Amino acid sequence: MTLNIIDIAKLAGVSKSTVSRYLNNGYVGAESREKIKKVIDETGFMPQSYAKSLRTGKTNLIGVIVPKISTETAPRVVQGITEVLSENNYDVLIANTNLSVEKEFEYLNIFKNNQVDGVIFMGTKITPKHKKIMDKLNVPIVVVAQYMDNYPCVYHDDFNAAKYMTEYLIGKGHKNIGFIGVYEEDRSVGLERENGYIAALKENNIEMDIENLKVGDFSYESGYKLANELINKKNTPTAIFAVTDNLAIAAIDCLKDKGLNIPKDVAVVSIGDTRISEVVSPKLTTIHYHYKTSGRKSAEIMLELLKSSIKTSKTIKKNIKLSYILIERNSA
Amino acid sequence: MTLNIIDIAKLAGVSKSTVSRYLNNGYVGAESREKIKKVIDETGFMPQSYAKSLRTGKTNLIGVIVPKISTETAPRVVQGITEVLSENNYDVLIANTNLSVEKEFEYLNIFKNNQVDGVIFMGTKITPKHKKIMDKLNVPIVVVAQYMDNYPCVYHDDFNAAKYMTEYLIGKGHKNIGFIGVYEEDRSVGLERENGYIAALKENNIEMDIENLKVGDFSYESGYKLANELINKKNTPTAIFAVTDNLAIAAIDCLKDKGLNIPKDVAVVSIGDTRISEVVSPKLTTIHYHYKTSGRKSAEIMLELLKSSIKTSKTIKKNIKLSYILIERNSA
DNA sequence: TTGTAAGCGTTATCAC
DNA sequence: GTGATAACGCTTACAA
Repeated sequence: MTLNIIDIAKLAGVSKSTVSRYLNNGYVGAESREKIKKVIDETGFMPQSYAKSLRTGKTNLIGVIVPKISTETAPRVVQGITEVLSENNYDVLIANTNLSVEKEFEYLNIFKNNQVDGVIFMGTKITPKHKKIMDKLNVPIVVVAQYMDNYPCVYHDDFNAAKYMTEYLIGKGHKNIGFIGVYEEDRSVGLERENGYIAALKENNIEMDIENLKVGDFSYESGYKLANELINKKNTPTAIFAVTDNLAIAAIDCLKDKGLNIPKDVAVVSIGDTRISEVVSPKLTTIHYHYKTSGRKSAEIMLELLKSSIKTSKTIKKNIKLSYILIERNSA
Repeated sequence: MTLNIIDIAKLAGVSKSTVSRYLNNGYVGAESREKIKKVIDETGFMPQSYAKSLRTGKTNLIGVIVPKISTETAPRVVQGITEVLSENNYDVLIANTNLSVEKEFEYLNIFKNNQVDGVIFMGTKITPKHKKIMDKLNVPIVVVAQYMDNYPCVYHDDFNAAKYMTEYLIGKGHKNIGFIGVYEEDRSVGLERENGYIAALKENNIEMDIENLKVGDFSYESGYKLANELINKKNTPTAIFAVTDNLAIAAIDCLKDKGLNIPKDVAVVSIGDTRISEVVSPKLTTIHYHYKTSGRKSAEIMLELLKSSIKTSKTIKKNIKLSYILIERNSA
C-alpha cells in the first residue's frame, strides 16, 4: 500500500538502483533523472529510513539524554542542539530521564550499538558506573553542561563565574559574604561554585567565616532556611551569594520578611539569569551562562566526530569551557 | 564486530529463531531459555531496532513536533508525553520547528509513511495546508494544545478560562475592564480568550467599551504599550486582563512607572501561572493550565490509537478539553 | 549510464 | 519446541 523504491522504479521505467542513486549520490543520466523526479514529485515518495539504516549502518539520529526537560536550562541546551543538528539532516531522539540515574543507565544502554549514531549526554552527575557504560558504547558521546575526563565535553566555567561574582561583591566593599550552595555531588553547581567562592576570599585575604558557608539542596525551602540561618548568626553578612537564581529568590523573600532592605542592608546575587531574575524586586544581579551556545557547540563537536567516522569518542579530550557574563541589576 | 542475533544463537547453541522467540513472545523451552539468557547477560546483546522495524513495520518511535522547545509551556507538555510514552516502551523523536511553519510542513512530511509510528503535533496555528498534509499521513496524529476538527486533540479551555477570569473581576466590582490580547490568528490565545472576555461582559450586561479591547503581539513591549494606552484613555479601567503572564508583567511595570498601585488603583490578572507570576510584585492572580496533563493525555490517546492499529486518526473526533484553576494571589 | 544481485539483522511461516 | 528459510526496503559492488 505505501510505495517503495521498486514501485517508483517501475513507474519511472528504470531500475531500483537508478532510483536509489537518484536519491543519494545522484549518478544518473538526464532523462532518467527527469522521469524519476516526476514520479517522486507526484507520489511524494520518501524512502524508509530504517531500511536504509539497516543497509548503511547509520540512522541519522542523535540521542540526547536530558535530566529533566521541564526546566529552564535543559530546553535552552536542547534548542541549540536541535538547531545545528537539523541543519545537518540529523533528527534528535530525546530521552528524558526525569532525574533518575537508573533511567540514565537504561537509555545509555538502549543507545548502545544501536538506534542512534551518537549520544549527547546532559547529566547532573557522572558516576563510575556512567563511565563504565559509556566506555562500552560504540557510538561517539559528547557530554554537555558537565565536565568529564576523557570525553569531549562542553561546560560552563562555574569556578571562575563564582569567583568573579564573589570578587564583584568584594569590589563593592563586602567582606562578610554569606554563601548558599548545594551538595557537592553536583560537581558544577555544588563543588565548583563553592570552590570559586572560597578561592576569591582567599585571594583577597579575607578570612572565611565557616558559618557563612551554607549548603542545602536546590529547593526554595532550602534557600529560605539557609538565608535565615545566615541573618541570625552573630555577624550577619552584608551580602549573600546564592548559587542559583531560585535560591536567591528564596533568600530575598526571607530578607524581606525580616524587614531587611536589599541591597542596602544585605546584597543578594546569584548565577542563572533565568526569567525570574529580571522580574523579582529588586531585579537580581546574576550571571548569565550561554546554554544555547553549549547546545550548539556540543552538536558541532558531534558532527565533527561523525564526519571523521570515529566509532567512540573515548579519550578524545576536546573540551570547551564556555564563559559567562555578569548581569548587573539592582540587588547588589 | 558488534554482535547480532546469529552470534548469540551460535554461542547459545540454538537457532536464531529460538533467540528471536526468546526476545519476543517467548515460546522457548526451559533449557534453551537458560542458555540464551546466560549468553545475553554476558554479552549485553540488544537487537538492532531498525532491522526489527524493517521486518515489523513498527519503529516504536513517536514524533513530537513542538513550535519551540525553549519556552516554559512546551517542555511541560513534552514532559507529560515522555513520561507516559517511555513507560510504554516508546521513544520520542523531537522535532523543534522554531516557530517556522515551513519546518512544520517539512517534519510532517518526514514523518509521513516513515520513521515514526505516530505523530503528536503541537503547533501554534493550523492552516488548510496543515490539514492537507495531515490527511495524507498514514500514521495516527494527535494534536495537543490546540483544537482541531476531525483529529483527536487535547487542548485547554481558553474560552471559559478567560470568561471565568473576567467574571472574577466583575465579582470584585469591576465594570471597566481593560483587555490586552494578541492577534486572532492564534486561535487559543488570541481568539478564544478574547471571546471569553467579551462573553463575560455581555452575560453580565456590561456594555463593552471598544477602547478597552487592545490587541498586539506576545512581546513585553506590546504589553507595555497597550497598558499605557489603556491608562491614558478617558475612562481609565479599574482592572486589566492580559492574556499571558508576560503581558501582565509588562502591564504591571507600566502601571508602576506611572505611580499607580496594584491592585488598589488598577487590578491586573492574566493566564499562565508561569514561574514569574509568583515572583513579580505583587504576585499575580492568574490561571493555571494543566500542560503536563495535556501531554500525558495526548500520549495516552496515541497509545490507544496504536493499540487499535489504526493507520490514520483522521475523522477520529475524540477530543479532550482540559479545565483550569484560578490562582488567587495579590494583584487583584 | 544503467541493471542485476547480494546482503544488512530481524521476524514470521512452516515443517519437523 | 525448534530450526530452515523467505521476506521486509534499501544500498552498493560488479557487470554490462
